[in-house]
Amino acid sequence: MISLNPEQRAAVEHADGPLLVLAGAGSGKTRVLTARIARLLETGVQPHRILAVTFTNKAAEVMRQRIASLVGHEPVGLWAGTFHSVCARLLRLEADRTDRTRSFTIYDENDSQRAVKRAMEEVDVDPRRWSVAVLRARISDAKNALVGPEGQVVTAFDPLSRVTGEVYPAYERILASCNAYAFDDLLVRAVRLLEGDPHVREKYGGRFAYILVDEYQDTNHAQYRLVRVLAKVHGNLCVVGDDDQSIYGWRGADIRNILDFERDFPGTTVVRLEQNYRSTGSILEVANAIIARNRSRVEKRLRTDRPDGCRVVVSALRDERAEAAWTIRRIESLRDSYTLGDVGILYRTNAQSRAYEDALRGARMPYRVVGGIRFYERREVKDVLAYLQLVVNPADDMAFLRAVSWPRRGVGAVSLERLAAGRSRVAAGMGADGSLLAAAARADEVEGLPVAAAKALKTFAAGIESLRTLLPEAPAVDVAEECLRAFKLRSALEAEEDGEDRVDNVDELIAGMVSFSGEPLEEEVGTEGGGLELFLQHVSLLSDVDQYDPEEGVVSLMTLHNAKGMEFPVVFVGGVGDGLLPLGRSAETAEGVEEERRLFYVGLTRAMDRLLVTHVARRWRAGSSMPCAPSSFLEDLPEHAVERPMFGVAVGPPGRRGSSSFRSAPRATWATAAGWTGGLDAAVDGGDFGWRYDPSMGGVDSTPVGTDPEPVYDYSESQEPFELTVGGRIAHPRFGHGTVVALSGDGMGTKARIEFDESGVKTLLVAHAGLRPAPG
DNA sequence: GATCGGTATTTTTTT
DNA sequence: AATACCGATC
Repeated sequence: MISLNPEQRAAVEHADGPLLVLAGAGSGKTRVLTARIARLLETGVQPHRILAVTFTNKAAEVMRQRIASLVGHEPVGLWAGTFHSVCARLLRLEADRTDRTRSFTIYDENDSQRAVKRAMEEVDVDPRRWSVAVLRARISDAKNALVGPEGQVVTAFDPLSRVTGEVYPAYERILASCNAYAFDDLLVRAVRLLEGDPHVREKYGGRFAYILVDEYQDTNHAQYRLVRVLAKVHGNLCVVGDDDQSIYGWRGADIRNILDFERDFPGTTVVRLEQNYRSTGSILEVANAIIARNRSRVEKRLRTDRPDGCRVVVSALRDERAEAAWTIRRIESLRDSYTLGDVGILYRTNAQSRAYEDALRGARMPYRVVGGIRFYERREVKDVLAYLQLVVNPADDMAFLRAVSWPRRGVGAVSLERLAAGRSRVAAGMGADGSLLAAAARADEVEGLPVAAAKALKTFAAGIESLRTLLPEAPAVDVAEECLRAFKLRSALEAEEDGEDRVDNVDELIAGMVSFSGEPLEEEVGTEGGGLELFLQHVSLLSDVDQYDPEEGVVSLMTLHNAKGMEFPVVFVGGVGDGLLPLGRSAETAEGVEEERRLFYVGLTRAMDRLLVTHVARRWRAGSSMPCAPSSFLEDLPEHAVERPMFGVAVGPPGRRGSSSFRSAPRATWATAAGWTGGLDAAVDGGDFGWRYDPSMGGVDSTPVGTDPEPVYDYSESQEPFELTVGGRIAHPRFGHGTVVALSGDGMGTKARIEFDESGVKTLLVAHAGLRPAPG
């Protein structure tokens, strides 16, 4: 059994009735959740009577594993996943009671936006006057608040709302006709199903005797309603969260969900976990000081038994390149005590990763960026997925348009326009559905279509149709491989720029398919389509964090948002400057600033031993360099827990008041520093803003990083516990055994050319290929 | 119908 | 700086 402190034990052993666990950062809440589920199982609760909602799929997976090791067997039948994946499963299982089939497609933001655009065309809303992105976001907000299309028009006072009210219903029609759900729809439709259909409500409400929700402070209204309706029957709802870590207000998360929990669920037992097991005293002191400045919060103070440890380092650098270079030198100096996998670099916006990446690459230090462009959003991956989606869900027009347009087959925008215009007629004549694919199959009946285009469309449709015949029998991988073959997709990719990389990515997609086993859930055994539809729905809901492997042994880079729930012995928080943290737009309202402060707090509390915060004097944004004052958040640092290293010495222009130094700046200096920005601006106009770095003081100069050949890290060693050498024998999850014939590139870009015993020669990205030493 | 090149627009964070 | 979208040309 896990060892627990009294509060944790109380949460774990709490019997029935609502339970609110207010769990501060690093207070062992995952431990509590896991232990609680394990205990429920040990007391004889059947796994399928439990629903655990986590914030990421990864967290669900980890939880499942830990439970398995605690109770000694797989918790078969336990539902564990994100709100979105749980809802998707519900909608799949109960598809008969919805207007979609179980093979529905899940549209990502991109697909949704394209659907919104089509909706706008339908109802004649000028896309030049109204931003598609804004309208999509508006509708998304409405959905997360459970406001349907009809709810918009009624409250339409301002023009934007009125336009939204026009577009929303058309958008809904398009989604329905494509047999697709947007992300938000998964929540909306699941709630509607549970609240509106007594049969479904009783089935699942009755089934889930115990419901546990992690990160409850980040639930939105739809999620709250989902939890409420499900927990109604048994009332055994356990939520875990921390109002200080609520960072998703911008996507509808309502902090009141957690603040009002006791009122919403009478008879709630409250457990507070304020003992932090993660961070040193200094780190916690700094984090506490920062978050204490928020006005709207439940008063609490995390404590730790750990010694104070090193002071928190706060450093001012010239620009983001210097910041990145400084960060790398710090990592190097910490290498005696820590491995690269111990290091996390956190920042506010994805764009900030770039400077770090350049520097890391230059230093040959292996790293991994979590977030940014997701793997499944890469163009070539999406293209291949579009084919598969179309095979599984022939009504999916977005997939059709994407697949039919790549590779080029002589069907352009005009022909597709004609096809769309002619489809209802074709459909009416045939009794077929109104999908573009169905129309394409009868393209010769569409008026005004060039003969060549019609022929190409028919061939395409026939190709998809023949893949469909494989569905009931063939495993997902076989369908995919046959698809690649039938449409010659691999060679189409090879012909493109970066073709090799793209092929590698597609190979990785296939490999992922092989290792995907679906969830061991009895309801879904015997699923048609060889699991392809499950796989597609699964990857639609995967985030980059889900792919993150903490064992990889490389430096991790991610946004503060993505860092939620993680911890690192060494944490760098970069770009802590005005306009970035708090971020410009968010800083316009008091609530916005408070959320940004919570975000900063989340970042600070990820650190176990060492915390280093940096900010820069100038930052590139939208193509030009802008002065950047230290973040106002830095004014609240308790100086005795902080160390300001002696470099990044600012030397203002002669005669200016801004000749202050950051060197061991006492608190008062920060006021000066803020005022000094004015001096900086003035100096910039003069063409020289007067920063000087003295390398002898350990300072960072602006020499391009990477010209220095030392030090070199062996990427293969740090990533995997074996060495990749030319001539070595390896095993690949999909291609089987093979011999390495060449290695090229470095860092994340390391590629291995491998001659496989059965599948021939392939070039793979080592970082993604999942290679292992061949047994024996 | 496809390709090229220009211009406009964009940067918040993500399931 | 980078991308997306649009229009003109082949």
